[in-house]
Amino acid sequence: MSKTGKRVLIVEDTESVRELLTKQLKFAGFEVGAVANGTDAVLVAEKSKPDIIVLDVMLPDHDGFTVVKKLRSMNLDVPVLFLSAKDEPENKVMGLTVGGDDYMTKPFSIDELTARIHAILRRSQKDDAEASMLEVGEISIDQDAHEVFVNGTPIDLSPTEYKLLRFLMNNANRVMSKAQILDHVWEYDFNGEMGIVESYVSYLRKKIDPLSKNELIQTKRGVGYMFRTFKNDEE
Amino acid sequence: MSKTGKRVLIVEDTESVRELLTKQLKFAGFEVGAVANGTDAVLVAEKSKPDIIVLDVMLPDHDGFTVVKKLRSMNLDVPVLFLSAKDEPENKVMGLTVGGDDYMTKPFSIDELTARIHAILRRSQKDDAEASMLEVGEISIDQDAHEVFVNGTPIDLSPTEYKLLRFLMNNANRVMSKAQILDHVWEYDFNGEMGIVESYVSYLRKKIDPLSKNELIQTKRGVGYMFRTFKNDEE
DNA sequence: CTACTCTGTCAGCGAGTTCTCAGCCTAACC
DNA sequence: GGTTAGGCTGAGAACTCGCTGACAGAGTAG
Repeated sequence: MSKTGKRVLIVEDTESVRELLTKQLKFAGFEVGAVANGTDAVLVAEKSKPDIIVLDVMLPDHDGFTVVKKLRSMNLDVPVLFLSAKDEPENKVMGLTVGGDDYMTKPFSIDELTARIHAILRRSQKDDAEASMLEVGEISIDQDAHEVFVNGTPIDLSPTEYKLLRFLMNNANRVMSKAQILDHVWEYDFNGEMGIVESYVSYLRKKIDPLSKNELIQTKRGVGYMFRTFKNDEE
Repeated sequence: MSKTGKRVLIVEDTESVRELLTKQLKFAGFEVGAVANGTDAVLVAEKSKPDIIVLDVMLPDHDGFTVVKKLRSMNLDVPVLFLSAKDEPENKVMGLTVGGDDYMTKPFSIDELTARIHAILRRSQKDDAEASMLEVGEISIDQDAHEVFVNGTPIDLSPTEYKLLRFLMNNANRVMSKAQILDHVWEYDFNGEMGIVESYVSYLRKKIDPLSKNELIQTKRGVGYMFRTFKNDEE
């Protein structure tokens, strides 16, 4: 994940979620501001002119509609990534994602959030050199099309398999513990066993290995998993 | 082990463990502060602004979650290394290793703790002069990938073999007694015989010697073992 | 409603790892 | 050269960890 230095404004009233996002996005290389309500959101956005806003649609004072309308009326056409709880009525959200906007339901995985932000920035800032292709060794991922190729052959992945593979590729040649994988790839309120990581690695390998020359996902016993690149990788 | 002068705050209620960590980390070149509960942790962290916090997730007053939340809400985004007992439910720990954070289960080895702290500092401080490569003589260790090379040829080590070799290399050209090795490389509650060090040195030599020109791990009879570098070492 | 996909749990297997021990080897000191 | 304490190593028992197939439940499409 590249250090873009782009500025993100987080608008989220739940403290724990707000802080989770702040920490993660700072670590991912963004300059991060965070506020807890719609009024502050408009004020801060006006002053700091962020490159993107991550906006909870259910806020104590205004809802997402109101905040966005205010912003637009002030001639700020910053792209917005809306967050909404799964049980909120969908019509709250309908019609919001105009232009470069996007939305996702809570709870989500942190890695997914980062990926979406990058995708939005990629689309809204054409000058920007950031590629939508993630290519590591024998595997390439078209992040716009959500398609995965092993040595040019497309393979079919479930959503979780896709996120896991993307995470490992983004951290290629670095061992990731099961705890780290769980924290980044699974939804932040996931409450299950780490064994699920093993299961999904197994699923992934079953789809990848028949098409690859090397064992791309390596197990480091007692430590974690690693996506490995090899010296003589050409495609 | 380089003397970075970085500041570590230890938060751990068990006195014996707290003192062990304090002593070892001071010796490893850190400036160390130590407190026994979450309330003090927040107070001290605010004042002393440590570079990293080592935090037991099970504390008498608050749990790790609460402490971290308090810290974040005070705009301290210091990285955290969480400690948890092996028998604690795993979901206590889930969602913690965001950003540059990490966690490890008790009991652990001191050397492993130090290595993790260095790894976290390496990643979260981008100005970062510290390399993830540990190279001594004919052997190099890629600490991110957990991979070991003897004159460029990769060798496969078990976790304990890896920790032992890293410890000896970090203390190259200095004799380490079996007692010292046990104290640093094995988990702090290890209760067995020193003979195990001999066994593991034997395992290591069997894997290393066929690929090296010199006898890298030397026995100092009656004293201990030493990882030796030689004048005409190149690479 | 049915069929299908996807997620998450689990149990059993097998391989890798840890640790101990006994017998052998060797360095060092006489 | 003999003695001895310390070190080396192969064998093996006990254990741990990761892999995988089976399956149940949720969700979704037809």
